[in-house]
Amino acid sequence: MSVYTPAEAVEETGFSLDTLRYYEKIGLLERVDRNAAGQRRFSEEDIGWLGMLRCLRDTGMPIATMLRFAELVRAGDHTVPDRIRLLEEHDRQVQAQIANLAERQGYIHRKISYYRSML
Amino acid sequence: MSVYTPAEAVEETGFSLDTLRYYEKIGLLERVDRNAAGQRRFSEEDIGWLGMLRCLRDTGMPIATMLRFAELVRAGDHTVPDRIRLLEEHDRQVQAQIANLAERQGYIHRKISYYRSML
DNA sequence: GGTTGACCTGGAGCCCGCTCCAGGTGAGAT
DNA sequence: ATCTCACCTGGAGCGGGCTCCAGGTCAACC
Repeated sequence: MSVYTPAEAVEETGFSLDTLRYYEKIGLLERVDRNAAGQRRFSEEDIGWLGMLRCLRDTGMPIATMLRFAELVRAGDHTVPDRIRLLEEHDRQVQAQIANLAERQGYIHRKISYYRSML
Repeated sequence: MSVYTPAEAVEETGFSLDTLRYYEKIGLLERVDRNAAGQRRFSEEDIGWLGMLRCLRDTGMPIATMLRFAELVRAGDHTVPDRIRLLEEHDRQVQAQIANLAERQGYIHRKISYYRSML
């Protein structure tokens, strides 16, 4: 399989069709190919790129930053160092999120224990 | 110190003054005391409760859920089991968030490695 | 006794990230 | 032939969570 209908792309990526169109509109996704009737046909590459977007999105990267990343990717191989920097910075933020969640979770656990002690 | 001016409450809780007013307006925070001039004076208890809200908020609990929790707290001690259930459910969600972030982070790491291999 | 400056209220506005809608096209099933 | 259905486009609308604004009141320092 090397080409995906809109419905298949939805299935594959977990994004809604509206979101896929939106991402294309704002330039997160490069102009997707169309068939004769003007309907989108997503390539394997599109699907792969959407997987990357999904990962960045789900780790809390704002769309504006994803857009910068998309532009770096489009600009060619000489931007690889910049992409590494961007991802490393994001990685630090993800790390911070995890640490923060774990700390807050401690608070929640203590609260639960306290409530249990009231019973 | 047993009473806080708005500025001190902002300092202490990390919420903006507008947010504190908003939380009071929607009932997340019970009607805060006022001085003769009508200015808020936050009690130690208010500050403690705001700490709890901060924790729930920062772990991604929607305001609607925090509101349910606030109502349970106000309803009295007989709701302690419900509060425990609510916090345990939230705890599971926090756990899931952490697991999810950790997994996505693996993807990001692999991507960074791949980019490094291109240099 | 005038000027800051911190605060008040009600209500409008904003940003993000979608999501929905109207009106239309073309392909395939009955 | 007609119906259904997946899709198209441009643009409006939405929900969450604040954030800002106008117009006003005190209090406190110079």
